[in-house]
Amino acid sequence: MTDKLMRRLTLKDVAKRLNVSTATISNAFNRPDQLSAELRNSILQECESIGYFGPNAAARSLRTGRTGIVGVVLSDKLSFSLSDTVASQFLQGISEVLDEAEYNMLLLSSHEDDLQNRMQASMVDGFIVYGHRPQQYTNAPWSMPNKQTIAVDSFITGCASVNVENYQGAKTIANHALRHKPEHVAILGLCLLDTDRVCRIREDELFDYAAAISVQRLHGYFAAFEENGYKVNAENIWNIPNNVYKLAHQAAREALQMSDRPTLLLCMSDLIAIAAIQVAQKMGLRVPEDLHVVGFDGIPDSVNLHPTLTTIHQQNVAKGRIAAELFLGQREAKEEILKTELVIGESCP
Amino acid sequence: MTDKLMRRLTLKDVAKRLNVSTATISNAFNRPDQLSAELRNSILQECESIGYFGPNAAARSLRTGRTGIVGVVLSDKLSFSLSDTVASQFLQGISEVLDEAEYNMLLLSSHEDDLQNRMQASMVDGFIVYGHRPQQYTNAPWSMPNKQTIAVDSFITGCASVNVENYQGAKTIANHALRHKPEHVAILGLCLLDTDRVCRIREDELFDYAAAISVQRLHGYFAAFEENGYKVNAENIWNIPNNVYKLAHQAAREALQMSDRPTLLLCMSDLIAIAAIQVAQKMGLRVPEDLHVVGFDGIPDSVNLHPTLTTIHQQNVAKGRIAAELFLGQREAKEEILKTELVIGESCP
DNA sequence: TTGTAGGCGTTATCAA
DNA sequence: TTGATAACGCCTACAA
Repeated sequence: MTDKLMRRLTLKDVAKRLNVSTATISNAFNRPDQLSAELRNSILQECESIGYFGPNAAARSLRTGRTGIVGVVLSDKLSFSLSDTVASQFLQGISEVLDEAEYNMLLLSSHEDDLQNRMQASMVDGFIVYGHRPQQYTNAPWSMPNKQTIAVDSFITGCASVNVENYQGAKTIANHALRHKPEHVAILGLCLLDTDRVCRIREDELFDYAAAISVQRLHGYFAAFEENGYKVNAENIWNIPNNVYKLAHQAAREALQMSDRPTLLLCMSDLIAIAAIQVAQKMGLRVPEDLHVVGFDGIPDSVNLHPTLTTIHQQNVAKGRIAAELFLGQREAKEEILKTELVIGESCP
Repeated sequence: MTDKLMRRLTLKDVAKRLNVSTATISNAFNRPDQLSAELRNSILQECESIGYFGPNAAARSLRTGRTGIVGVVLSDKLSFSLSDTVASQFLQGISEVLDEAEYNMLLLSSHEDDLQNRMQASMVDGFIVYGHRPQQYTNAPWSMPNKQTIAVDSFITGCASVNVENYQGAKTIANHALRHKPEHVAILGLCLLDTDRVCRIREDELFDYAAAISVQRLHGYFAAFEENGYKVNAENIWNIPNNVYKLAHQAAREALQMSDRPTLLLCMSDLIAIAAIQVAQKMGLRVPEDLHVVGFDGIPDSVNLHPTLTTIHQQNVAKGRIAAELFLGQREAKEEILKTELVIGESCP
């Protein structure tokens, strides 16, 4: 029965107890090849029995200069990020790779006030920054000296990055949707403005602010408009500040209550598209008969819907995996662009 | 322009550079009251300009014995936990409190093989263990020496805990549902067996294995059965190993395809209830006319459904907050039990 | 208010 | 294969 009240055992204590040097104990834990298997096993067994569970993490980290932790910086309040399927899949991808490499994941939110300090002070080997907002880019706390940083759904000068074909994807799906010759088109956009309100955007701020990926998608839509001879005014574009149902519902209601009711809704996320369909159905509109809706993301939840969703599928888990691999140096540092794929569902055949 | 290639500045370097002692620099960062505001500001400013961003985390942690990190141990693969609304809300609650206290959150999954080692080796001041499975309890890696541990949706000997009125909640909602005198009752249960398959359970394993909270809910249902003169066989009880749509759909399909089709489904989570309603509707059944469905959790997603869900609301965010407060010692250590509330929706009026 | 110095628990470089 | 020893960067008595 070990004394629980004693201060934690140190490697030195153990060495003394077992009559070997500290180096030997250390090697037993870290470098199996540096001593006989026999000795090693007996040491590990002894350690366990006397209640020494391995080297102190802080000390080891001070000595080696690495922590085995990567800070994942999410762009929203954690509540939003964590409840967002897309972000969850991304995190899953990261965690798959990190698990393998015995790395752990520290969650940070770029919504925090003193992010820069928090980042500097946090015990991590570096960061994976997930889709930060532009104004945050401007403040540029991202270039931490000596800390590996990977940008995801965004670009940071001097850092490797993973992005998705946002422009091409948006253009593809808009082209597909416009083949139905919709009478009126509206866009339910995500993070197009620096505000936390659901609102339309003004002509003069069309590509102004906006998270990088939203701007790219917007440009994609507009390219398709041009090719198809459409002209969409800013007043037919809504800004939804966060990817949550409540706000998406509001925007969808506003859009569908216009006198020139849209017959096509281009939604910048699947969640928004799902919300829009719900609103439409509640208003007695049939999808796709009365209204076409397309999304973006390809989240698995949408598989069970009726109507099923027409959307641009992106590889979220892969995005996470690649980000983690870049971080760990398992993959050559560069700017990765992931392909997207048009998935045709019932909401816009 | 600072030289990015130089090894990182240390507190000592800075002290030399500014012609003050290391203690002063340290105090400037950690103990504002130990020096004049004037001096402090000038020091901080200088530090920023020469590119010193504060004390090294590992060294500080070695010295002080604390890391400012709490390990959150999730019971499933991260992908499941992260995509689960209930877990996300819980994490949100935690992060709200931790943010305040300048603590960070390290994600661990109890699904990992060498969890015990990972936990020991990880740089955390302690753990919040979220609904671990019983067999894991048995292996009991939870009693880490000198590491504060809080149990959530479960109990760990000697640790403070946060739980929900699972028994009472389940009994309440079952009682409510049974007032409609359903002809046949089935239970779609969560984590009732130690398997990753969707399947029915056998009479002899009814309360056998099972995550603590599932057992409690099951007991609650059965108490209501007894009070209302119902008898429900094990073969009307399904095990769903993870709270995900795909598996829930499968179980719901199996249940609703029985010859004595259930007219009441008691679901151990809202997600399962939603899945069940989707399946029912796809089969042409009307809810609640042909089938009553009740859930458990009270997730916000369910607000937008048709029919709306009858469920037991539990305070997930609060659960996270309390767990974090217990962890931080902001709340007296004990076994907290959160109240639940019956929410009556259209799925079972 | 400021400076000095010892030690937190490891790991890595040697030499034995 | 093993053992001694010097960092790693910081915090905090304690002394000035």
